Order: sequence, then structure tokens, then C-alpha cells
Amino acid sequence: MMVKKKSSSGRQRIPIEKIPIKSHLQVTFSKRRSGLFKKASELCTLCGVKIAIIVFSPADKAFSFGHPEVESIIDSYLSQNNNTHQQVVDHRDGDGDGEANVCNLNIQLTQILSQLEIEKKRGEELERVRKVRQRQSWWEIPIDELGFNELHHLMFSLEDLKNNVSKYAKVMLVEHNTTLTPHVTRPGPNGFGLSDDGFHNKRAHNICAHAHSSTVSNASYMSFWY
Amino acid sequence: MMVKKKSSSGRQRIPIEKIPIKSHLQVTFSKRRSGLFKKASELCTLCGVKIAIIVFSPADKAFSFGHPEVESIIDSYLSQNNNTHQQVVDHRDGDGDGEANVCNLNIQLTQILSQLEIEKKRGEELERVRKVRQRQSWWEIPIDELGFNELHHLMFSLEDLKNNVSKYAKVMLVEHNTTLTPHVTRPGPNGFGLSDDGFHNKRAHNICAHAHSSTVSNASYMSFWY
DNA sequence: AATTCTATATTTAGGCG
DNA sequence: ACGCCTAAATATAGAAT
Repeated sequence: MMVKKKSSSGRQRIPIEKIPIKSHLQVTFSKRRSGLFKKASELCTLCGVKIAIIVFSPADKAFSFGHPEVESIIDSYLSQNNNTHQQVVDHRDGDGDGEANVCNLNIQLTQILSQLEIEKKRGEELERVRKVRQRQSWWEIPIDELGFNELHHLMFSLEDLKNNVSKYAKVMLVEHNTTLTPHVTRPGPNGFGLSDDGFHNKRAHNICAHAHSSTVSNASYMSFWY
Repeated sequence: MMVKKKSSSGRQRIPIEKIPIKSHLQVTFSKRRSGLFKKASELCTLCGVKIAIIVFSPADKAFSFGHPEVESIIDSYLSQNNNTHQQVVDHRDGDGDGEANVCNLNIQLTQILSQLEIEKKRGEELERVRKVRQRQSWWEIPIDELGFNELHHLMFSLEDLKNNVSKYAKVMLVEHNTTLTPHVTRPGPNGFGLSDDGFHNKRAHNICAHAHSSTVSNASYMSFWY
């Protein structure tokens, strides 16, 4: 029986929590940021609506997407904000203006409820975790009851496992040494060394073209501030 | 043999151009807007970055997503944009514009949200524990009654184990590497644990799961202005 | 207008160059 | 970091509630 090794384990599920490994975080940030902008761009086109997005990178660089353009949308947003809630800007305590505070509280409440919605969905993760824990019991299945093919698979997988572990061990070792190096060349403006210089490359001003590819025909704007 | 009629033709591909049918457009807008916000939320959490999104609906209502808060992000953005003089806007106090209060309210909100989150998780956990326990677990079936599919699941599980070990190795590196990381997420109580393989033959769909572990306290805000 | 369900279309984690 | 690749995880069109 031919056991074909998968060329890729495929997309892995990752927990939605801060990514601990810096390099991974950087890659994920990059990929997902463009994914987010793409989704925004599609929404703009499909529904003919205005959207502005501002994202500050881990290194605190500002990336933005805007259709038609960020600033005009910000203006609209701020003015609508002020028009609808005439006194939203004034939240000072003890000014005796109960109206403004009530209004503000309502806004906050709306925000909380929306957030709650998201958290509720996240809560579904718990069920998965539980199932995972239960599934640990497969270890208890007696090895000697497995057939030849099954044992073969297990062996193969374990071999793979072993290789992967040692492979990671090596990579980790390298990364370890590198990371611990106190003074890296080019500390960068913020003195963060490594993490920072990754962002400073020649692509600073031509990303707009890159990011739009073929999906956006209207005028959307993306810009990166350094 | 029951030939089950497809209850749905499934997701159809649609051209990325303005949707002509108004009702469709409205539904799509609604779905995709929430999808966009969800993506943004994940990006915030995964990479610990700040994001603000403003969307004007077809009816010109403003929907916004902000982590930590739309206006502060807009301020940051605008100040970087216009910033030729290192002019840093101080939102704290003394200018009488009420920003300080917004800030404080948000801090309080953040705390409330954290509590809500914890409570919510706790509550849902309990309900799910009950639900999950009613289910018969496949691994309790005697090994000799397992068919190919079940054994296939074993393989998947093993692979998951492998991945978990790899992950564990990485986490260990981080732990070893950083004295600033006192609490490291470990795969599970018994060691590595197994990931959910999705149990493919059953309801693997609609598990819109978002892992979000213990620590949190990041507050994102969404608001809808009418 | 928002949600649910099902069957597909997309996105993206991880590995590499 | 960017681009490409694969396979698995998600998102979502269409229909119905």
C-alpha cells in the first residue's frame, strides 16, 4: 500500500490571540492586512459604498485604505457624528448636562452589545477545546489491536513527527541565537533593531498599484505613512 | 439508498461589480460588512495592532469599527499625515475638548468588556459541557469495529498531535528566549493534546470558531450612527 | 435588516525560494 | 519580506425564516 506523503499539511488553525513568534506575527499581519483591504475593496465595488480603513502596524506605521479617500470619509464620519449627536464631544463630568451623557452612554452601550456579539462567537471555541480534550483518549486505544496498515500509518506519522521535532529544534536553535544577539546592525530609528528594518524597504510608495490588482476599478486609495 | 436532493446550490461566484438587485445588495452589504469587521477584529487580536474602519451604508448610515476607538485612531492618522513638524497631539487634558473623558470612559469600558467576556465564556462553557456530554464519542467504539474512515481520523489526530508538538517546541523556545514572558500557553493539561480534526463526516461546517484564550482585555468598538 | 443553512468560493498557515 | 504552493479553514451566495 502506497503511503503518499502530503506535500503540505495545509492551512492550520491558529488561535485568535496574540501571535507569540514575532516573525510569524509579521507575516500574518502582512497577509491579513492585504486580505482586509481586498475585502474592503470588494465591498466598495459590490455595494457602491464609501469605506475608510486605518491600520497601524506592529511597528506603528500607518497603512490605510480609502474609497474614495480616507480623509473625506473621516470628515463625513466626524460631521455625521456631530450632527446626529449634537453634544457628543462634550463629555466633561459634573457639567449638569444629563442629555449628553445619556446619549453617550447609549453609544457606548451599542458598542458593548456589538462587541458582545463577537465575543459570543468566540465563545464557540470553547466547545472545540472541550472536544479536543476528550479526544485525547484515543491514546488509550491498545496498540496491539491495530491492523498492519494502521500500524504502518502510525509508524509513518511518528517518524514524521520525530523529524519535525528535530527540524524545529534546529530552527529554533538558530532563531534563538539570532534573537539573543544584543546589538544587531542597523538599530533603526526606534531602536528596535530587527523588527523595524523589515518595514523599511523600497516598496514604500508603489504598493497602491500592487494592492489593487484587478479587482478595483474605481478609485480607491491605499497609502503607507512612514 | 436515499438520494438526498441538494438543498442548496452552494455559494455562487459573483462578479465584483455593483450588485444590480437592491435586495441582494442589501444582504450582501450586511454580510460582508460583518465579515470585514470580524477580519479586522482578528487582525487586531492576532497582531496587537490598532485599526479603525468607517463604512457608509447604501442608505448612507455610518458603521464603524475601532480598536481601541475610531476617533483616537483617526487622530493618530491625521497627525502622522500632517506631521512635518513632529507635532504630536496630546489627547490627555487641558485643551478642554473632552478627549480625556472619552479616554477614561474607554478605559472603564475596557474593564467592563473584559468582565462581560469572562462571564460570557463561563456561561457558555457550562451549557456546552452539558450538550457535549450527551454525545456518543466515536473513539469509544471498540477498535475492531472501526472502519476506514475512523482509522483515517486516527491518522488525522496523530498529525494534529505532531503539529501540536511542533507548536509546543516553538512556544518553548519563546519561553526560553524571553524572560519577559512569564505565562506561556501550553497545549493542554496532559501534555500536547490533540487538535480537532473537524470530524469530517459530520457537521464540520459552521464551526465559526475563534480561539481567544484567557488573557484579553483588548477592547474593540463598533458603532452604528443613525 | 439580520440570521440560518448548505454547498461552494476564497482566504490563509506553513513551508520554500 | 514577497511570491508561490497546497490543503484545510473560513467566508459567503442564494433561499428561506
